[in-house]
Amino acid sequence: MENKIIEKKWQDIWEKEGVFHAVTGSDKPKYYVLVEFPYPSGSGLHVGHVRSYTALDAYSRCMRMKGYNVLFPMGWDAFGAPAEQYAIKNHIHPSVAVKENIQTFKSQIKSLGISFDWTREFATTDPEYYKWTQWQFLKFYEHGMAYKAKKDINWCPNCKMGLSNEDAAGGVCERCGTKVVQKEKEQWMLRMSDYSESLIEGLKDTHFADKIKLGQINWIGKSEGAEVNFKVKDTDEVITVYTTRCDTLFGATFMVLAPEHPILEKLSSKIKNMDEVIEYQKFAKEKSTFERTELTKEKTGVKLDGVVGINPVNGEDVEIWIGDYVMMGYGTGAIMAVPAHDTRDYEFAQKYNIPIIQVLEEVTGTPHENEFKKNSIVAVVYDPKKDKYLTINWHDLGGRLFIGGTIKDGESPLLCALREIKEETGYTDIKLEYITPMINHHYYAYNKDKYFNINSTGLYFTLNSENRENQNLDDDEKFDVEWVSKEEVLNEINDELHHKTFEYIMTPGAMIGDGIHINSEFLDGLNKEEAIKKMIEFLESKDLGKRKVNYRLQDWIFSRQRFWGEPIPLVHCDQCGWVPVPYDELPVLLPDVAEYEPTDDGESPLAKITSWVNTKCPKCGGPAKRETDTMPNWAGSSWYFLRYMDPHNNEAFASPEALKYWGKVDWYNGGMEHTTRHLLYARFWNQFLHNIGLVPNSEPIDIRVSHGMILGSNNEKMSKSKGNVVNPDDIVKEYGADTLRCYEMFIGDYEKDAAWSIESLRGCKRFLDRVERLQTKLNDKNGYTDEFLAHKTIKKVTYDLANMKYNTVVSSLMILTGAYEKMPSITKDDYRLLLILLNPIAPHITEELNEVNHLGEMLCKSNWPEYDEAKTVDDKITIGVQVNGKLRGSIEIEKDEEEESVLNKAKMDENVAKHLEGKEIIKSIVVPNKIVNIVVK
RNA sequence: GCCCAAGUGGCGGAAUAGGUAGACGCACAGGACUUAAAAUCCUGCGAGAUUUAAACCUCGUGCCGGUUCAAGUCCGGCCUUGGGCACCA
Repeated sequence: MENKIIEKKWQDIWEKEGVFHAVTGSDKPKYYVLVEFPYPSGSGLHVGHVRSYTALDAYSRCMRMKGYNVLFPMGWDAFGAPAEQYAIKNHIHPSVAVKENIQTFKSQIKSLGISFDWTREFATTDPEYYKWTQWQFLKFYEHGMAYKAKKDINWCPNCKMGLSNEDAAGGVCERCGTKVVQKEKEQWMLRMSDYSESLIEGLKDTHFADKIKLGQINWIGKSEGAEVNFKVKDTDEVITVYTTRCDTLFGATFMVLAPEHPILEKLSSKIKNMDEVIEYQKFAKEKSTFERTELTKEKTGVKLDGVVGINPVNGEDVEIWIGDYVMMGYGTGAIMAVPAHDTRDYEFAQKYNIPIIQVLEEVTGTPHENEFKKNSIVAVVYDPKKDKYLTINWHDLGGRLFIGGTIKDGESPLLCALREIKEETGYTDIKLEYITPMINHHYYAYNKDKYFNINSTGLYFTLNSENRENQNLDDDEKFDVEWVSKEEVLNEINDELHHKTFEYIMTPGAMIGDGIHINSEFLDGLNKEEAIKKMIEFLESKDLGKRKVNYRLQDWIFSRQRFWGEPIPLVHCDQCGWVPVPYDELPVLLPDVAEYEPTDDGESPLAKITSWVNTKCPKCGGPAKRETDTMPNWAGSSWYFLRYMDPHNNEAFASPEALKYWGKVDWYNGGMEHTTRHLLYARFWNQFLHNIGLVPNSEPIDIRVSHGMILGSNNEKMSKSKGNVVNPDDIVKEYGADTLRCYEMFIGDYEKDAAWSIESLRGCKRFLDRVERLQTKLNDKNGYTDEFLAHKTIKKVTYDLANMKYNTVVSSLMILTGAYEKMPSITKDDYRLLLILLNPIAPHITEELNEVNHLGEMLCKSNWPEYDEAKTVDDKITIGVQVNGKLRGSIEIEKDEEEESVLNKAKMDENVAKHLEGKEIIKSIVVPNKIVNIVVK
């Protein structure tokens, strides 16, 4: 069969008869299937597009046959930098290149036979479309959701463009890879952060995959904590910090402010080292956000000389520092630093010698009544020359331990440790390296028959020399002093306290975990959760702070200094300020010019076009200037799914009737790379439109799924430079669209990446050839030759198509084909069943075979086949028989055969009998229609 | 560092609710048809031991342990590889 001819033939028939047109208001149940619209790049359709389009096409075709009124639209996300770059280079209007690219894309998609409803096609760059994008922006503005603000923005010096945090992910410009710097600029912003909570809550009304929900939740970054007010000593100023660990407030020994914190200005007269502060501010500003976050190793900061904070819970002085590890954009731009219990604060305190106060102790051992309390030490001595640790082997009296001892009255842990080491081992020439946080340990002492609860401090020494004095031992102390390796320490020291102490020594730093509070007055003895609760109550009752929830999600920087985007429809008048362009004057069209370069100072290219910029104020009629910033690429794609519902409406972005009829997108497919940003923007946009009463649903999308990438045959991402790009046109030409579609469905798990393989593609070609050859085996009979096989396959294919298991749809149909091939002849119903089940995946060849063999109505207009559950299980079933869980044979049984009879058959199986011989049967398990397991002894 | 996902033959991958692991396809090998090739068809194909051969047996879903009559699937602890976030207080 000539692929090209039949593919064109059926594509024309479908188009002529309009079989894939969605009807707004139809009586049939509606179903809205959406696949992300592409950016029509110059390089044409990618085989990756083919994968997702085919998958959703198969699903849409199946749903139509099941009787749904399916909306399956396609359009073009055509604003964006590549078209603009092309325009700059060739001095032609971007819309020209865009039109050409759309033509290419469209004809490529059409050649695949995807059942899009092309009557609803549009591009985001159509003035009829972006009119409504502008209209909606004005709604944001009207409701106070859009504002202009001076922002330190991520600036790409190469593209000369402000970037959102999202666009500058990783500190480099997403588009060109140039390092992003900070630049202060007036930008239009959308108050997306106001929607943080509702964007989390709204997920409950969706059926997104868990990993997608999680991605969104993480991106929003909710954190629950408290704001605490620190007074600045001898002033009226207060510094508010945000913390999630207010339970550790008694351990706050200093504060750190972001370098750009506004209070520095107010305190400048008091700060004695203001020069140093200003210099540091400059230093911090020069670094991009990326560098600030990347250089995690070395913390920097400057102590404010002359100002001191007051810890609100104990009145103690706390030093105030500035440091660029604190970000102005999150929380209050100021933190309380608790070096004992925060890794970053710990590093900072270590570097600048700031006191560390432990307020939380890890607990080991089991508490008991009537415990005796004491303070003690565990000393670890390391000999770097031998790479060994000093231990005491108590043999039967307690195994191997480090040196331990009780701190005497008036003695410091260090003196105690030195004394104990000397007494028990005689070593004296040692150097203290590190003191661990205290551990709260419960234990029972056999020799004293007492329960103890001790505060134990770990001390870590290195041995300088073998110098050794005589040990000073009591009579009952019988042990050997032994040097052992790290491995022996880990294996042989079983005491929980000593083991934990060693762990602390191996990984020094802040104690992050839970435990009980110490040094914390009214929190002492409480664990983290209890203490946080109590501290917040305390702070709120004394008006020293309050409970506070923070989000990482920030407002959306909505301005781009580019030509090829929707103009922001506002006018600036010296008299009236910012004035919206009246709704009836929309769209504000992009002018037709030949220069598209942005200006060096970062203004949009539009700023140079004075004839366009200069206009009249809509309010007072005086001279005014248009806003020259344009919207980001994300704007048009934030609501396009609504436009498909009513794409040609000139009175509204979509009619209320259409919006109500189509409701949500039922099934939305896109790349994993869009599951946070695009999806979040679209949900935000829709929630806003819903809140102002313009769309019926708060959440726009019900199910969201994502597809894996198609990689090159070398398992790497396809790219021109790697020479592993496959052009779908070539495949369609050589093997046909059906083969390409079938192969991409068969390639593997739809959600996972998969590598291209031309051999596998040929395998699919062979499969379709086999299907075609079956027509020579047709007989005159009706009905299914093998009812069980037919019903089982219908069930499997129906289930798999609805669950994105396209690869097993194909394999089931391969099995069906194989079974037909083994039959002497097949009925018309047999053949038509195969064709209709295969139709969603290979629509052209199946329609053709259906027609030339006169099997019935056009497949895409037919009803999806039904199955009878009772007929999906064969009357005769082969099941396995296990003895002691090992497969020893298999038997054939009747469906739902009685347990006893099944068991008898099982025992009669020759090999099973052999394994039962001479053994006692303890238990027999018969799982109906599944398996038999006989347990013997 | 934190979060998420995944580890199954030579390869892509199957195994809907814990129940015969390796479906289906690719590659490979042998055979049929052919003057020949292509195409097509048939057979074999996880590893190992034994055997003339088959049957049969042992091992086997990243590693270690557990639950269970039964574990690729469930639980605990690791390892590796991808992906996301990253000084977020």
